[in-house]
Amino acid sequence: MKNDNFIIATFNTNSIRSRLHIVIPWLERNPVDVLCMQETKVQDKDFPKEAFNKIGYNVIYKGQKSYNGVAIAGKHEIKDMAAGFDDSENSPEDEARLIRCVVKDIPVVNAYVPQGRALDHMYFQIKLRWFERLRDLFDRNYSTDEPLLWCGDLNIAPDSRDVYAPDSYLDHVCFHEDARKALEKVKEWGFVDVFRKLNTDPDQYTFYDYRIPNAVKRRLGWRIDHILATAALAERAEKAYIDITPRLAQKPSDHTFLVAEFGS
DNA sequence: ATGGTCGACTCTCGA
Repeated sequence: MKNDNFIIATFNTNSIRSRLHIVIPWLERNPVDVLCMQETKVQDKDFPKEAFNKIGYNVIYKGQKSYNGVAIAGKHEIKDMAAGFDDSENSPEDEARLIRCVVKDIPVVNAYVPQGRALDHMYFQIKLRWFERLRDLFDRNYSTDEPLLWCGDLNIAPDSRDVYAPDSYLDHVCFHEDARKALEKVKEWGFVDVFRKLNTDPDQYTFYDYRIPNAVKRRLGWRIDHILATAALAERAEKAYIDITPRLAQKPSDHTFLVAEFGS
């Protein structure tokens, strides 16, 4: 299995229950090995797992009422599920933001990093701390020499190509220098930004604020969702792309899936 | 211009 092809995708659902009409048909058309989801906004007892099982996917999830929530769907057996951090600071909210497992012998870490709210807000410090704790988690549990995928809504645009108006967002919690440095320090552990390795053009975004009219058409977005891999795996990356599923008639919002494909 | 619109759930919060 180790040298098999592997396709992974990540999608911020903004409520899995209200996005089933998007996610399930997308998976049927795009039978990825693994789909990481964030902002499922549902308690575990109400997670719609049958909808995934019905189309041949296993799914693991950890959520809470109203906010946050993460899940991983996989076409194969899902092993070694764990939620939250393995540190003394771990909280129920952390568990609804971080879930990991192993699929086809490849460890997958799915994160919904706290957005941070404002530079002077306590939550921004929590966000910066989150990246330190992630690095510790990688140190303790994984090897830089082995395949590993770190995916999710990391709420950071890594550089000026990754936000539509960088100069006006220098003090934004998703683009401030301290935030970008926090992500960079985790990358230095041993990650390659798989999308950026294969696509150098600017204006390729994974998030469009639906409060901005026609944001997709006007290219007013952010690249804050990511798929990162250790070098051993990144070398096998053949293709990475952002699939924008346009809003359906009568249904709000556009939906962006970030996909990466690895060869043998 | 400092807005806008979603989604969950009590009505206001978070993004």
